[in-house]
Amino acid sequence: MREGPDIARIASLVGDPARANMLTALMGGTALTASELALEAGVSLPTASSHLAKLMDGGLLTLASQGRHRYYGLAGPQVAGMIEAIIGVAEAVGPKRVRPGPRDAAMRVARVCYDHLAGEQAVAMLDRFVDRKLLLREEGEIRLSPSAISHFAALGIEIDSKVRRPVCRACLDWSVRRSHLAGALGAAILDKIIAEKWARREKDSRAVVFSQKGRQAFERVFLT
Amino acid sequence: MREGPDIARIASLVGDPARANMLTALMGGTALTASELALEAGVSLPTASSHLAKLMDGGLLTLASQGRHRYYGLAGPQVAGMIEAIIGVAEAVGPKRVRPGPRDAAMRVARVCYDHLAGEQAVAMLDRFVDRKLLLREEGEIRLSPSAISHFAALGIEIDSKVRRPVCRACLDWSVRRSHLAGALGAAILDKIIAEKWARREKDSRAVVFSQKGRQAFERVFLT
DNA sequence: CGCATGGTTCGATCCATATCGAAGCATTCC
DNA sequence: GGAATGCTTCGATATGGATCGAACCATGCG
Repeated sequence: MREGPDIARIASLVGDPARANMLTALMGGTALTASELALEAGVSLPTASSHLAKLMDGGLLTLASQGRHRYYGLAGPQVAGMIEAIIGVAEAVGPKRVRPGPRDAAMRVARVCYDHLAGEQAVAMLDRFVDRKLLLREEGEIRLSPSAISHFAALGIEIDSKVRRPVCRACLDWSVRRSHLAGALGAAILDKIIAEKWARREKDSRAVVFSQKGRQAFERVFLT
Repeated sequence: MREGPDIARIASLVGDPARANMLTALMGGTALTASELALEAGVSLPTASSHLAKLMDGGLLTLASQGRHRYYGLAGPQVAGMIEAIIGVAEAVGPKRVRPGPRDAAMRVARVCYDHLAGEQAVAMLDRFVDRKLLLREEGEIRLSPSAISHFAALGIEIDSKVRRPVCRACLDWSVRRSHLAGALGAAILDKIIAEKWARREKDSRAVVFSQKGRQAFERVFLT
């Protein structure tokens, strides 16, 4: 018998198929309502409600009430990171898929990871930022260089360095085994990509597909 | 309903208290027998055996038979990483402990993480290696510099760069939120620390406590 | 105010699985 | 070979929890 943090409690919350589906859906980053999550998980509304109550009680979700709608979202980056880690093991351990389908290919190129961009595109972008000395890798974490604030401001991305959440965070990528950019800056960049309509979210998936022009614009702005 | 990797299956394996205790015990890095794990988990031998079969089936453990002993160990660094991530969330979400006890303090200073050293000591060591340009941080990963092989060889640590497992890996630390050194080199260094009797493993814990002399030796060799 | 919609609570059912005792294999030691 | 140790399998039990229908709140709209 050992004491310590109740890891079984947390893991068992993720360990039910219905709840796992809900959490996976929320990895898309947008908060969802109970009915949407019920549909996502393939269970009835009462069942979903009960699961959501458990997840809330376990501290894995946050709730934002807006009128008669109640939006559930992941409680934070740490929870998202844990789920990505579990996904990583499940991928590694699960049946080796012979050939990744088209959606999987799209997922590998670019996908949403909670609130920021992940996949090959995201990895390339982070590398480029470091090459251009906009970001500095330090002690396994990432920091803003002095020139970064004005640079990103010129692109319409205001970085509020006073924000409590770490501005940058190196988040391991489970398809490409390298880091991509999370944190407030990562989230802001994803926002811009969507706002500028450079890319759209694939329906019912975390995949992000760029349009022809969008890709060019993205590369011009972030990859040169 | 969504397809994809069976994350619920993996999480539910960790989600049982008995299995969670076993996995936590195995985070100590040494492979253990079924009876030892039964004791750790506080269940009978048949129950433990059943759990171990499930964990094996799920690909979370490896088994090494030696005579009539059968040693169970974590399947790999990825699994260890997942468990650390879950521990991290459980710590964050669980009851805020008012004051960390003495064992927790020791854990924060130095502990075993699967097969290498973690905690403040380990973080300091990695920083020092980078300062001395023995290791190079690149793309969120860590690589050996040319001078590293001879340097570590002089300390009695042979680095076989042909080994399939990544030589170095930046592994996030959940007490100190920074990287420490995992991988084959990290494992070799921990081996040396124990072999030289600079430190001993705390009984029934992942904590590693240095002796007076051991600490001095460690600092002389690795932190200067 | 009355109705519709989104969501939760309650109660009953039912299935999965954690548990242990006893028995069965396997390996080593004498 | 026989006894002892380490571990797994089998069988029976019991308990936790996932599930849904129906009834019950709450918010917004006309």
